[in-house]
Amino acid sequence: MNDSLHGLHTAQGSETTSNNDRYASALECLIGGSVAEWAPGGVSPFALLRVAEHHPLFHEGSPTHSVHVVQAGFFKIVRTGEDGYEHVLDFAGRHDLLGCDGLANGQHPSSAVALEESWVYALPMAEVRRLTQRLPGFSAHWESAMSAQIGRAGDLAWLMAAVGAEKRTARFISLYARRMAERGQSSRRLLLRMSRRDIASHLGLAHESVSRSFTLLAEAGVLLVDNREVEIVDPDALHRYAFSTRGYPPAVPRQPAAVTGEARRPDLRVVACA
Amino acid sequence: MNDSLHGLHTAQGSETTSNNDRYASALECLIGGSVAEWAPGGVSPFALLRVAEHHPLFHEGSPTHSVHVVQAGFFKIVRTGEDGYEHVLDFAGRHDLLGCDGLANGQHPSSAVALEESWVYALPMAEVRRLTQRLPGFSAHWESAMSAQIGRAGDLAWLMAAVGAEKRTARFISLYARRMAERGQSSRRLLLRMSRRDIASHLGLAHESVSRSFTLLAEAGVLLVDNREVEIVDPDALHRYAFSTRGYPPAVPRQPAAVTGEARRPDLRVVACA
DNA sequence: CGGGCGGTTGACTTTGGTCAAGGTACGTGG
DNA sequence: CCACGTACCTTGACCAAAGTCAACCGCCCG
Repeated sequence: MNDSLHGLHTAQGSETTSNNDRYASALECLIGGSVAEWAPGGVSPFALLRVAEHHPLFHEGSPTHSVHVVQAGFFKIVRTGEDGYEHVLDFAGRHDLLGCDGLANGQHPSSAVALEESWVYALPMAEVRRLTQRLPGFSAHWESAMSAQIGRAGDLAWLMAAVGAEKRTARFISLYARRMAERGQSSRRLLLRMSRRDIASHLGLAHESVSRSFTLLAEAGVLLVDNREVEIVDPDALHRYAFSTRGYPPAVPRQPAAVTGEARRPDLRVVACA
Repeated sequence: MNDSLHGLHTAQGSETTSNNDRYASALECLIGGSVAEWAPGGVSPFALLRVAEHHPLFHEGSPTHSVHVVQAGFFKIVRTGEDGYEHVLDFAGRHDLLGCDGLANGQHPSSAVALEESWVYALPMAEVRRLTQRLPGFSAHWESAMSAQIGRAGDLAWLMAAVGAEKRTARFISLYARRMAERGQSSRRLLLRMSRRDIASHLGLAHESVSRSFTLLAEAGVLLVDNREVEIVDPDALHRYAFSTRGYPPAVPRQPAAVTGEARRPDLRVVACA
């Protein structure tokens, strides 16, 4: 069973630089152009930082000076409750934005901890604002990035909405695979960079339940699981696991004349222009 | 038990306009200035729309032209799974932003349904961008608003992270009260605008469980519950319910020399400037 | 070689989802 | 004005799912 997983790590490593790399760095990917084009003298004001494994990039409660974009490595986003229980809100890898929350009130509501040696660009908000003024296309890029962060909330909700432990786990794997694909990595052979405990916290389960779910999905022929190496052998079955939920009434008491899009609708009436 | 709740509705109604209303409209609150000051001739390009009870402001999958800000009324944000199961992601009231997700890929990943007759301002993104260029202080306001939306994700995660049904319910009430307070309404006497079913969907529980939780919290002397009218009689107890989670090891294998803030740290090293 | 951590598995217990029934409030139509 | 239907909420009984406790294994690192 494990034979087919040999060399997974190195295979992924080589894939990392293959796709989605029209721009050399995560920074350029975010900006939407090469550094040479826009930066004065080809030197950007954005520093590249190294974060050692298991170390925080920033802490809950610390003041927000900058937003960060991951160049390489992997993080977990964690929020610690008053009682010391820590909940994993999200994971972030290459090209993901860190610390966008906390822009509102000036301090981070969550911590970012490196799960492996990582490199990130620090984007001081003052610089970001300057960029917004100077680079015409940047605003849209930036909005899009922020909006994508909001979309992550939906992903989390979707994860937690699943009823069974196996379904949640299936959704997690499914989502993880999708994100890997977005980064140009294999979406069939995955290397989970986080512990079962972290996954469990993220999914709102006991870590034993996560473990059981993995073995269950493996026995069902959906996955091959060898510790943190996972191969999706039956994507359709995984999809079926992930998307099934117990039945609910069609719910929306949608009026017969309900209209899609933004066509003219009687239930939505312009009253005034402030 | 119900005597103390008489007249709750009207009491809240009068409170609505008391606080947090330095600006006449939600629009001005978002902009951070009065319409007269910045709009040409005091006429803004933002339309005020009326949405009838139980009707959608926008539908899942519909294209995103605008973002909306709630002037009055109440919405639920809903995402419908492939299988037709609908999950309530969030609720939104006065001054809240709607439809910020979907900026990334140009279509709404969720629907917004009015729980009562509501009024919202429609902000076409093109106008928002123009505003960003023109009004100097607006960028920061806008970022802040977007960031706050991201923060909501954390709130949701926090809700779902609770283990017991009563705890989740307690967190929901606690959060609801906080948001009411932010709008200048009473944070002790609440009028829930959504059905038990909606709450249950939001919390990932069966609606029976929500019902049981309410009666349990009422029996414990924490709440007074009369259908959708809720009074928090013992805020401390509610807080205790809301913030307790089963014990977890302190978790963070925080290195002895871990530092708060952004002081100089050996584990975080500047490598280069792209 | 040994200790600790991460992962897996088993046995037991509690939680909460499901099914079912009953109650109340509201709106509609006779 | 009253009868009826419906939607929403509550409560009870039952059972499956998952949390807890505990033991065991393999691996890495000292």
